[in-house]
Amino acid sequence: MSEYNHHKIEAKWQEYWEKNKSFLVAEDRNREKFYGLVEFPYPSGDGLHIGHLRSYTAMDIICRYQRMKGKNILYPIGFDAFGLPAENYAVKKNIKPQETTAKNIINFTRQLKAAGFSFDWDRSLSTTDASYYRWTQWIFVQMFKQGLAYKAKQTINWCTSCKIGLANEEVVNGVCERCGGEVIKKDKEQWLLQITKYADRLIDDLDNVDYLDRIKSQQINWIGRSEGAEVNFQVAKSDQQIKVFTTRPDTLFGATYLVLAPEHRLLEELKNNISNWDEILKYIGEAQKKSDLERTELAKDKTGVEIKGVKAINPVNNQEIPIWIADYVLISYGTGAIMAVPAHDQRDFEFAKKYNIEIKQVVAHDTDEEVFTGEGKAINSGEYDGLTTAEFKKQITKWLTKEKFGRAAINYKLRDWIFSRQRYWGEPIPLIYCDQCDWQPVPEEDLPVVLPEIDNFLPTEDGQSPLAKVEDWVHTKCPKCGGVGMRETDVMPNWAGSNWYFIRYTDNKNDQQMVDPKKAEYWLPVNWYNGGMEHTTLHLLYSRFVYKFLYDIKAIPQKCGVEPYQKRTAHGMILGEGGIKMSKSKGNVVNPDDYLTKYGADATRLYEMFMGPFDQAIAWDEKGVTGVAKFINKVWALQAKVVAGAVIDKKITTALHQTIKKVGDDIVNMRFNTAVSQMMILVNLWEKAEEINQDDWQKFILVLSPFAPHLAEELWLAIGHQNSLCQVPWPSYNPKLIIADEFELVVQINGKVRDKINVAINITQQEVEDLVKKSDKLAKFLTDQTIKKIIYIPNKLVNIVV
RNA sequence: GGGCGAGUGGCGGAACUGGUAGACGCGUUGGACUUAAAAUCCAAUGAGCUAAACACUCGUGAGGGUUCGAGUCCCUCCUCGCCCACCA
Repeated sequence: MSEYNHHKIEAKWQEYWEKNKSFLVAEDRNREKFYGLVEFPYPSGDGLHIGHLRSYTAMDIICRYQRMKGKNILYPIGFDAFGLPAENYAVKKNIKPQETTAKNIINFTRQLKAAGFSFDWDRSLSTTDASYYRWTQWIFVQMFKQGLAYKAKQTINWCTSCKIGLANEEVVNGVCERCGGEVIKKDKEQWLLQITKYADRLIDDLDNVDYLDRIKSQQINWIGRSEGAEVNFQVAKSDQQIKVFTTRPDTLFGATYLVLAPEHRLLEELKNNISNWDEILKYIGEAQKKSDLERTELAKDKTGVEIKGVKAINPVNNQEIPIWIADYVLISYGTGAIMAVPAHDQRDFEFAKKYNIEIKQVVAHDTDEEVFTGEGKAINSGEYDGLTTAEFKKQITKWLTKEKFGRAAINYKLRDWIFSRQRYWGEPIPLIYCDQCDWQPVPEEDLPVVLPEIDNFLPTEDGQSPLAKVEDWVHTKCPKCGGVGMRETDVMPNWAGSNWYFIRYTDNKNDQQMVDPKKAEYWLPVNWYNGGMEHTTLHLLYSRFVYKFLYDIKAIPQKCGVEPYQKRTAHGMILGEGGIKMSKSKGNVVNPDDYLTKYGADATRLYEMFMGPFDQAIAWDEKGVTGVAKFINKVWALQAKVVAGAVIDKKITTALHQTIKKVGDDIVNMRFNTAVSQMMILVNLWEKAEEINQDDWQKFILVLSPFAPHLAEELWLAIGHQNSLCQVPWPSYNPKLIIADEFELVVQINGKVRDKINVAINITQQEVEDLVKKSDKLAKFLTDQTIKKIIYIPNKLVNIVV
């Protein structure tokens, strides 16, 4: 037997699968479908990341397994190619993003094929193809028509380096998630999508899907639903009111001042009544200049200014209380104003202490602490004294509503989604502005609005999209009145294309509609979606929202259900050698090509599965790859021992059937590392055997095939099969054969292991006791002792208490 | 500060609903083959005590508890990782 040559054999089977379209799939109503999905890559110039390979291998194994279990498998791949990195790269190298993207997709495709994934390549797509983004634009138009897309002047996060507005989700620690640039607050007209309208459903529907708990809780926390009340405080000697949101309306009697965010609109209206307007103006200016980073850095020392000449009236006791302005109150949450209860809120307490504002206890508590944020019986609250927090909340909310001083209210941390970017490399927003008719959607038959190819795609200093300079593109007709129309020049964010790509895979060539409902009905929802934790509050949440919208307008058949993904799992990150994050600057980036070439796809796949628990972060270790490469060579060499009708050793039969069961179970539970080790155990046993029975061998090849498909195909061919094993059924195991007929009985005395005896299975307790009494080893522990108790665990151990 | 998770040999990690801790792999050591090396094969490999083996003792972040029996369950504490964070 010649040595295993992965170069030759892997290339051969990759060619075979491609030529025979082994993984081409179509709807088949007679077969149960299985839709396995992985996050499609962003085709960067660096090529595929080793982490992509891990996630894709895992889902490839699951899909290959399900295929062998008889299911009709959809396992697609595509490219998420719009976005800033391509554009930044294009700017740097002065090459059109169209060109770099096309080049990168070719490179990614080559790499993905070299890894031996069972993708149906006929369903591939790129978000940058006009035939695809036509429907991304179509979805936007539907949202616009339903009133979910709206333009508004917003205080937004502005990246000073990328020169674009960012969603909250894209600001990390006060800096831009993409480039690390400084983020400041800026007023800007932006298109927004009303994701907040779906906030409750995005929380509630999580009950009906199978997501990892940490994914669910992260989404719930991100949406950040909190229930409470809105309270209106009358401004004394004015017809103005200040609305605040609070989760503790029961502490209303302890509200000793109000605080407005510096950006609060009411300030301007009260201007004439404010005696220290200059001071206020100065504070507003300072707050505006601060970046998010500075604001949070200064979190410990709160600042503020009292608004002189204006007071608010606390509706529960008609007391006049001071109004302050402070940047610890955020304009973007709730109403942008709070009632401060320093006795029962940490932040209000710090502020009140610093500025000597009255602190009034209204919740009884035993602790010595000056601030008590827990629940308890009400005090100093007039007729409400003695009520529990929960009961007080109920009654006061009722009273507020009756007296028109407020109402029950729910607030979310989630904000509407800023959906425009002042850049070039994205889907043009398909809207036209007309002086007469305001904003009008581009008629559906005119979609797509093709992104014009231009030479100067640099972002502009004034924050306008580079498209604004393409005059013959901007100037158009109003679709409603036929008059002068101007195209929207902002483009969509990079999330737009990934919102719905999994829908398009089910019908990627349709030029009549987004998707054929019949096809969608067969394939959707996705059975299993694996991806990264970093997308939990971005892509995963966004795409659930967009899917729900499409469901509501019946673009998705009702039969598909309200959730796009039945199951969501997440892989752990692969770290560089030594356990630090891979990065170019540290020079510890692992290039998949090196491993695919040196060790082969099967070895790389096996290693990535064997290296550790799939859901945990783990450091790359080249030495580990040599271990699985040895395993492959061992398996290859074992062929020489295969004999048809060879005598089967009972121990090996047991191990084989255990392997069939364990590998199958482990695949479904994503416990790939133990699946690989179980196969190694079987192979180690065979190494010691004289001969291997061919039927057994055949079963093993099938079990191995999802992990190391090239090797398995070649072995399959070698024992005389003509066709690929991709569609061959997964072998079944015999539950009776899994149990060995002998076992090692562990004898414990007072819980300590004192002896191990080989005995036949299903031995009775009486027989065990007799055996124990006869044992010489145990004699010294048992003589002169009275046996108090004997605990026997069948087929495992016996514990004698003396 | 809040949420989630994790601490097991030299290393990555196994251990089902409490039942032999350290599977499998890496590394290391010794041996075989070789002129030599690589590759391959064989053996050993938690610590202590032993010349060695048997035996024994100790061992899953620390301390307590429940149990015949705890890596696993309960309480207290420590450390680390990730996500969020002035969210009213």
